[in-house]
Amino acid sequence: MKKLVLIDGNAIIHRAYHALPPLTTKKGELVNAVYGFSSMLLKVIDDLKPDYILASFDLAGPTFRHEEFADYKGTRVKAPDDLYAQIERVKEVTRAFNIPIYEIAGFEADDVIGTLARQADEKEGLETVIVTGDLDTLQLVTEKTTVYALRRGMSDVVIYDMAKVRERYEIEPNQVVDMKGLKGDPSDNIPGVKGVGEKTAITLVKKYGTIEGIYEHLEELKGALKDKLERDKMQAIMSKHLATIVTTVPMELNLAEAVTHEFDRQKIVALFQELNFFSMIKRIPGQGTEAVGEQVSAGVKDFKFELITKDKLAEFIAVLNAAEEIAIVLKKTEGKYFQSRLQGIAIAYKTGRAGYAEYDAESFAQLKTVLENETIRKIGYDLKLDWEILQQHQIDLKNMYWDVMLSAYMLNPGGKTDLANIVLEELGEEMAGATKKGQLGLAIESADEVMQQMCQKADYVFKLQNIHAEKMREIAEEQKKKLNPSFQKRNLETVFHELEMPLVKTLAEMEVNGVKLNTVIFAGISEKIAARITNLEKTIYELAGEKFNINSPKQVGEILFEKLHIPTLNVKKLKTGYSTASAELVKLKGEYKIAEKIEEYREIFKLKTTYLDTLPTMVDKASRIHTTFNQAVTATGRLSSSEPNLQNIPIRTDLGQLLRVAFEAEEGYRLVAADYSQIDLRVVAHMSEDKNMMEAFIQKEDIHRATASLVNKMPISQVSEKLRSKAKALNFGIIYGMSVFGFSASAGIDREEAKAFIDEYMKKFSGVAQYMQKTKEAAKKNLYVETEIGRRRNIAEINSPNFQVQNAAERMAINMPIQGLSADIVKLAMLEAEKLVASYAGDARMILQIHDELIFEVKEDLADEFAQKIKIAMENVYKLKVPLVVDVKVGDNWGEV
DNA sequence: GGGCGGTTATA
DNA sequence: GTATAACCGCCCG
Repeated sequence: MKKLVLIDGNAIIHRAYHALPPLTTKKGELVNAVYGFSSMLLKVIDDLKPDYILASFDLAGPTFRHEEFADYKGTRVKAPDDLYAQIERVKEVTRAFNIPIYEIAGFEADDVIGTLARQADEKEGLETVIVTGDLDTLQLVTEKTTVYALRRGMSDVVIYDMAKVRERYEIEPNQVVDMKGLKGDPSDNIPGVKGVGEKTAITLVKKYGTIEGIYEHLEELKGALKDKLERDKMQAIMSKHLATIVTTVPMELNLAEAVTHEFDRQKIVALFQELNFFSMIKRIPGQGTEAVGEQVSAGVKDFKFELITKDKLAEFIAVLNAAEEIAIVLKKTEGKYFQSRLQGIAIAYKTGRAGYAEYDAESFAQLKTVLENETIRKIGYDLKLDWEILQQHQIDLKNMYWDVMLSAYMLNPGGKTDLANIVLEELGEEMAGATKKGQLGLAIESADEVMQQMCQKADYVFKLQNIHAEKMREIAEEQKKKLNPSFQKRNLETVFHELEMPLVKTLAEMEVNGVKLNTVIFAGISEKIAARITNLEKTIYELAGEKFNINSPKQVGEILFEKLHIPTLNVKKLKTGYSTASAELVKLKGEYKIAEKIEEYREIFKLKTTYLDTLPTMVDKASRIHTTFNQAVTATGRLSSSEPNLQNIPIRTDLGQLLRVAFEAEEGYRLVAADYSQIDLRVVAHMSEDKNMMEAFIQKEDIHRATASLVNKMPISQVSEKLRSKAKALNFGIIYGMSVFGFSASAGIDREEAKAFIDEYMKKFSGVAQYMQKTKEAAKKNLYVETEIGRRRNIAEINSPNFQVQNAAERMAINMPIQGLSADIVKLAMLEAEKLVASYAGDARMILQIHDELIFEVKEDLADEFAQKIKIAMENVYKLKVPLVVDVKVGDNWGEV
């Protein structure tokens, strides 16, 4: 049977416009909908191989439905102009493919399609496929007519035939209009019966067949449902009428002109070039497909997304060995390196060329020569994880040249970095088989599908590297021009190549090293705490006069402020009621015993659930915990740690100190902790070149004390603890972008006093004030800020008309170059530390980074010597205008260091 | 089960 | 006022 494809142009355009990011050509023309449409068209031609193809579009102006129902589509906002502009482009593409366009005034594209589908079905006996993004067309499904529906943006396709409609809605296709007549359609402003949703509608239609059938048997129904149906009878009938696609539009299907033509390839290539759809050109069917873009050298086999079976392996490896760079993507099960199971590997060696090999010890033993080949550059996504997994299979992945997760991060730190998103943003393509979080692997994939998807991924990674490289190059060139070359030696590119990429292996080793936890100590503390929690619960219930859930802020608030009528004068108000956070409870502490009990309960409950009960479940056979250091998460350049987070192990309270004792050095080893003293403020002094602040550091004064002395105009010796603590809050305020509000809150003083302090601070540290001002101005002009070594953060909202949003952006702009340079320095230090550690050949290892602190595990007789060496190395890793000072400590556990 | 608000641990 | 991760309760589908 011959096949006809009917394209519902408008539905596709709308879906593409909303689903795809705003892709523009180099000239600035928005073409995302054109891209989506073109991509869909190529896919349909490839997938369905139609004998005939035609498209329909809406014409501007009212249709018969508007005449019959004034409010039809009344809730629609007019589509934006930049969508309208794309319709003509889409038609250009359609014409370039020699596809006839059917449209007629007074009817919608749906109606045209309905009419043509009926004609194709009844008169011509064709198999018809309707391509759309709009499920209204399901009513047209018959034995010979199916609907090819785009879902989830543009990525998914569902083909609806009779069986699929029945499966999805439990009704016949021709009953879809009855269902819609009942439930209505807000997007078209079709009212339906108020109070009847899809569920009820389906039940009714199943029972009575049609809307008319329901009203014939209305007496059989009762209660609210009957009332609703009675009340909205006219609406229901009209809604069905509106939802019904007309199949008798006065037009004739002309099959002769709809034959899938031999189109003019050059014309389409030219158009795609004009539209900048470069990656799509090779998807155009017809002769010459293979020749576009790349030259295939004679004699050597090419692998175009192929399964590399054992008999092909040697040849594949030969091809890889001839490549300068390859992109690798492992297929593996979910989880950390030691939980994950290796299933296969896809390797791309040039655009469009990749092979996939299933896991098998023998095959990987052969691939090992490629993966460990120092001269072949490896490109990948999240290479840290790949390195770890391969290492478990005795493969040492060498020359990790480019991680596209990290390049995406460098180009937009804090943005989305999962592969599917990068592919969408950079290539405008929806990645197939992107496993969403929590999604069950219900789709059973064939071996061929797995191979295709994996090769596709490797191909994407390969292409992304080129795109990112170009973008990074552009930024780096700009940085080189703008910055003072005598001082600035780095830029985005060098930070990527010389800092972030080398750090991948360093972090991987740290994760694999892990840190030893004494679970017996934890169990002991946990037990004691459990008893204390029970006691506190009892006391709190007594004080409250009833039992309630202390872990529910809502219930705590009700008890405190409603039942016990504690005055709420000073208490912060939240969306949901009064805050019961510790900062608020402290205010009530003296007067209300229950407040301090709840505070204590919260503290130890948190410690128990987050650390004491959780961490022991995560140890390996050697009683070591392996965190993940996330390298592409923070907006400032810091690392983060997760599963578990070992960067927030308690320290401030006594109980916190106790917890740290359980983090031990292995038998025969000691822990060495090296932390940068006041690194953020030293960076501020350096960046601002503020005279007073630099002087304080050069004179090795206590910086907070020195600050208090200057602001309060008194000698250092006269500074009280209280004044020092206020000065400390002030200094933190500088790092955080300072607001009167924030400072007053953290220092616990009123706004007026806070403002006076800040004013005096800005006078005394005028260099700092100037620096803050300059940073803000630069951010407003550039829409980004940078650290001194060229790490960049985009600050899009810095010119927001919303005052609060703008202020928040300003604070981020001030903070990032400070927090960011500190992070840069620590990362540089980690690379140095890695070298030092390597020279100890197993007698020393780096195990943790906590932002300004590095922790090592060193053979006991070497620990002191190591401590001295690491101190010197860290202090000299980056030259500031004030000294960098590192404090080192040696101990048997983390509580001691 | 997912998402969000509130809270709290760290630098 | 910066930057994070993780827990609990609670509401929603």
